[in-house]
Amino acid sequence: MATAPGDKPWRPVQGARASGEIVEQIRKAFFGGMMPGDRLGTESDLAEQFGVSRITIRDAIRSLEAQGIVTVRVGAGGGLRIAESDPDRYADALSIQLHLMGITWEELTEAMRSVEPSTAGLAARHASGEQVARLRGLVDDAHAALDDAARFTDLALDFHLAVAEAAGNRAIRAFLRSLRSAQHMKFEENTSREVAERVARMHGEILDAIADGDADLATSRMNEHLALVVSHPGKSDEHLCVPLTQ
Amino acid sequence: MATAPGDKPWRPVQGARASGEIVEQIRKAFFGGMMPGDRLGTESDLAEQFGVSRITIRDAIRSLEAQGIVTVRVGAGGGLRIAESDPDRYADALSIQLHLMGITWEELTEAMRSVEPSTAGLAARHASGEQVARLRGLVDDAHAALDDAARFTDLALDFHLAVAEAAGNRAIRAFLRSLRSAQHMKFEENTSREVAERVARMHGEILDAIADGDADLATSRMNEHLALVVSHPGKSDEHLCVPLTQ
DNA sequence: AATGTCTAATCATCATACATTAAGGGTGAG
DNA sequence: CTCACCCTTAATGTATGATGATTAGACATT
Repeated sequence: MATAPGDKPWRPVQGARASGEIVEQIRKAFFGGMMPGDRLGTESDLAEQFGVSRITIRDAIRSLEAQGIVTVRVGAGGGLRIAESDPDRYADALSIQLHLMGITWEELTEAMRSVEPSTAGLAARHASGEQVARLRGLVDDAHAALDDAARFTDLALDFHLAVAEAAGNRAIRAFLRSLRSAQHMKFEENTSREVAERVARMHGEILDAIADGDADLATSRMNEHLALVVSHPGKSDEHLCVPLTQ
Repeated sequence: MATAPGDKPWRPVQGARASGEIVEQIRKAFFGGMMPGDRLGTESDLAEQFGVSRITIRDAIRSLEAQGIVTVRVGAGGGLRIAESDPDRYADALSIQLHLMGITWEELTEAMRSVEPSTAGLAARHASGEQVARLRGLVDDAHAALDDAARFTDLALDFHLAVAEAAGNRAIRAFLRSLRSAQHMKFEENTSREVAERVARMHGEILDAIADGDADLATSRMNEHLALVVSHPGKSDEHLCVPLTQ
């Protein structure tokens, strides 16, 4: 990679931890082609192979586990395995960073307006009948929850996420999923019955376009919808993130 | 969140590890409002407060550290602190998940086509003079590297990332940054001198639109650019991800 | 065929000890 | 007075050994 602006000429030799070295080696092996389910041996095996104590290996394992690379199972036949993929873990990593950096309302809504319209277009092309049915269910439920702000907000955000799911693109879905924790609290506090009715109606129209397979219409309707939704500005310098419910 | 279809009535009782419990408690405190730099005490402090041994605390710490929530410093006055934000760590989390799920060429290019055009539009509105200068530098360098496929690819991808940076939205930037590792290998192998010339020219035109502050033009030019770029299909069922260079 | 039981493998946790690192203060030379 | 150096001290990093808890699989029982 070419040097980006602001990159330091060298990064501090911070690690020098044996466990960090082990993490790096296993990460390399992982990206070198290991796949979910592959076994990596037991704590003792690895301790012996790397020539360190079990404590050090455990440190490395906890780190790899938190990164979502390996899973650990106890008992006979247990040990380390390459993990199955878990999109929510990635979404979680983003909420942590969003909290640390203190994402603003403006950044959040810009991101939504950048991604979601074209996502609706993809959904119109790719959505399965089952996914359309799920969308319809969410819209119907939302109509029935117009007076319950918290529940309505949940359902409305679920609708947006379901659109991302219907788009059939896991990278996009993961990104939108990761914005969810930041969205929730801000949108709930702006939800009145009037707003809820309009949101529910627009969601229905977006759904119709998706069900018809009309990508352009779905895109433009989602675009209009977001233009209205984000016109209720939140406080821009406040931290918005809460932990994802697990 | 409302119950998604396919959710099991109850999820398997996993872990029940003491260290996991500690991780959860500290995560809650973190999202409850702790900010970078806040001290959390020492290993021994925490071991006493949670009523567990140092080993258990260390397991929890390694996990929190890998999640990017805390940093650890040794020596007098050391201990746990809430970490500074590090967007690259998040990008890294995504590349792990992309590798595990085996993202396809189609998903990758769809994601780019969904996000980057509007990102170029944001850049046209928000880019500082310094950021425009950086973009121009990258375009010039790319013109000088038309025959060096690897270097040209680096510079071209840096251009796209610099556009995201100029857009001034850290959420979008983090997302595009995280796609980078998947992009690199696929684009390099399709780069001929002919393709490189066209890419460099289009980058220059996108830059001009950004420099002029013409958001619509920047958006449409980026859109056209990507339409061409992704017309070189890679193998769709192959794993594309490699670890980010650190 | 389904259920209960034993056993070995393996991680989770604890206790203790020593090594290594870094911050801060004290000391002496210039 | 200032600077370089060393020493103390606080804290993590690593090692060793032991015990308890959990699991898979083989085997026995209903």
